[in-house]
Amino acid sequence: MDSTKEKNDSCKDDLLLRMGLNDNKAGMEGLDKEKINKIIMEATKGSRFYENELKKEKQVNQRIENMIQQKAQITSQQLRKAQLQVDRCAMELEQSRDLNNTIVHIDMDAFYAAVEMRDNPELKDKPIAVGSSSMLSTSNYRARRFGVRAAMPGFIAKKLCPQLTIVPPNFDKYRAVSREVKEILADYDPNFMAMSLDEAYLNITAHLQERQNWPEDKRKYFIKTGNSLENGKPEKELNKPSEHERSVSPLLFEDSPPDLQPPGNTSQVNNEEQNNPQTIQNSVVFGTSAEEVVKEIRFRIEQKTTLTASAGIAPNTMLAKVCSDKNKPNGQYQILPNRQAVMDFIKDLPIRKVSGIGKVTEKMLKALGIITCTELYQQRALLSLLFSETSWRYFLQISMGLGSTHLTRDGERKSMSVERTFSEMSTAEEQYSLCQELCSELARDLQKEGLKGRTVTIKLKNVNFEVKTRASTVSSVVSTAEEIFALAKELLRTEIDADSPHPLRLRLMGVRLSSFLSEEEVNKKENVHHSFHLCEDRDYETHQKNAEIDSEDCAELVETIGNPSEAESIDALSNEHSKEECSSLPSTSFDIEHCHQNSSCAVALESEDAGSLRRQELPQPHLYEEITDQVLICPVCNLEQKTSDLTQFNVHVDICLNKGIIQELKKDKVNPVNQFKESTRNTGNSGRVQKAVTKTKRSGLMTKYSASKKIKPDNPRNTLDIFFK
DNA sequence: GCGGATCAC
DNA sequence: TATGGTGATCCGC
Repeated sequence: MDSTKEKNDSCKDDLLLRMGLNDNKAGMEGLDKEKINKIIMEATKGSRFYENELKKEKQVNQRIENMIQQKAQITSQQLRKAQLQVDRCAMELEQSRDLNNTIVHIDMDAFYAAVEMRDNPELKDKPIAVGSSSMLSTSNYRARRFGVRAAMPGFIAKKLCPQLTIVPPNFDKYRAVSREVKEILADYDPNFMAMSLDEAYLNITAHLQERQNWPEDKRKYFIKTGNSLENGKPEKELNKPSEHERSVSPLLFEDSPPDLQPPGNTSQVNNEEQNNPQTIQNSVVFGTSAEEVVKEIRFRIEQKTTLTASAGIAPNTMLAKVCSDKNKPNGQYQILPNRQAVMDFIKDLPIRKVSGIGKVTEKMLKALGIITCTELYQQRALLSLLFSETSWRYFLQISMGLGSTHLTRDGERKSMSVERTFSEMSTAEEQYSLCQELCSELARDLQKEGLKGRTVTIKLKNVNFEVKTRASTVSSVVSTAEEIFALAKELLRTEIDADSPHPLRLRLMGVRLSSFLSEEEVNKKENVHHSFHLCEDRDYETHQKNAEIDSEDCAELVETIGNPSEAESIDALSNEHSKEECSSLPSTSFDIEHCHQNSSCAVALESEDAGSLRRQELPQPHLYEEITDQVLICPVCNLEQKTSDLTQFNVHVDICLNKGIIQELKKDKVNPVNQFKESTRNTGNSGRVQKAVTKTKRSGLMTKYSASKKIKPDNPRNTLDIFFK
């Protein structure tokens, strides 16, 4: 999209600014700035959204106030010292200044809107925007005159410009066009870095080198005539030779800067091709300079897609990005690779233009009297005392016109998420259900990339636009919808319970997975974990009928992987089944010897006899209703419990860990409580972990952790897995 | 590791 | 009637 940062500096109202107002060139059509502000204000005032914006603004003001206070306490002594330190740093930066790379930033003009206009001639002469009544992605230049901009809700845009046509986005189409553009870009830098569908950085240093020896032939491109361009200019116009070399794209940008030389224009052809008049008709040759290369790129993009792009050329990415904005749309700008040119360019550059300086940072720095890069440099010592190290170093680099000189290949992704906005949702049932849906979607996306992670985060936004995130990290990896939901559900439950009896009034919910592990790590993890299965499922009805069943019968070492002999052994793990609450059942305890971290042990609390019994006697929900009427019996421990949900009942499991094993776990940075919480997640197909784990008692060398789980009687897989590592 | 914030697109 | 979704990073706990 076009930069949303092209906001004016003389802002009276930050909120209006944030909503995308811009200087409005007084033209025949459109609205002036004042009118735009007024209309937006009328539409937004009093809304929950607006109230929240005010709240956030107050917080920022508070931050600024704190900063000013801090500033007041700085002594000249401190400042002098800081100055020395910062200047030493600046000197080092200066010495590392690298002007040897040629970085190009390419930015498609009003991309989505331009694609829609290209493909639908009816839209060509109208103000349009792509998006929906609730949010616009981009607008064309005609609509911008009315103050209609990206990130503005469509219904407000309509008030600004009633004639506005809002086109729903066609992302598949944009992706296809983007691919065409990227094919061209790859010719100049196979390692170019795409920032989005419509933006990319290229390092053309190597291409330039190579190009110096290229014959004209390799820099020659034939001009496609308008005949093949479905929605181009009228044919007669296109066929005029004088028009040939001009833009072949539809007239998207009537306010295109006049000084701009369209790619492949006559003068350029003359420069390069004076002795070859034949080529003037239908082909164009580009030179060997960076500027020519970028003209060639833009020319090829336009030829191929009928869309225009803007570009910036500079010795680093930070400058290139700013440059591409300079002659937008359909223009380019270069900062020559010498220090003076960079400094001249930087001198009066408003810091807000720099990628990374957003609305809040701008406001904070403005409070210190800093608006331009020069001022940013002048205040470097002060900034080093008021901001974090990373921040002031970043500021210093910007103020010196420095930036990345090489394009780092984007590394592996660090998180994946889904989130959705909806009309108010207040019932827990709906919320859980939506949460589950989001988890499924996320799991599907994760599977596409084969990712597994350890941290699940939920995001909630209430109807007042207040956002909350809650995260839970486990030591194993999760990836399936069920695994993610088990954790997300608990996080959601905690939030619902916290506000109970008031419902959460939500307008957005999201689920994210992070702390990804590489494939090898995942394998290691999955093989390594000690898995203690406590399978209360298959025998619970037996237990219920016969609480006297010998625990030895249902204790079974199911699985042992790895080599126990080379084990650094875990002293013991004792499992008791709710000794206190369920005194009717003898405690179950295991001593696992030689159980190495690299091995996997699974202990099943299971009766083989019960396995054969269970099918015939599966209790039906209605049975419980009859038997208990609001009171259910835990089938394992016989504990009576009240519940309103008669299709489910709780099973309690307590685990006692001795000091040795806890130390082992801590050594591996495993929090037993978290681990237990994770372990008790649902592994059955409809069971529910009812309660988070609580550390209940510390007695002697043992620490007891308890969990309980809701189990549906008809669930064939009601297992409770507890595993460490 | 968590949660709030900021930023880009 | 109505103000997005995804990913990254940083800071202060």
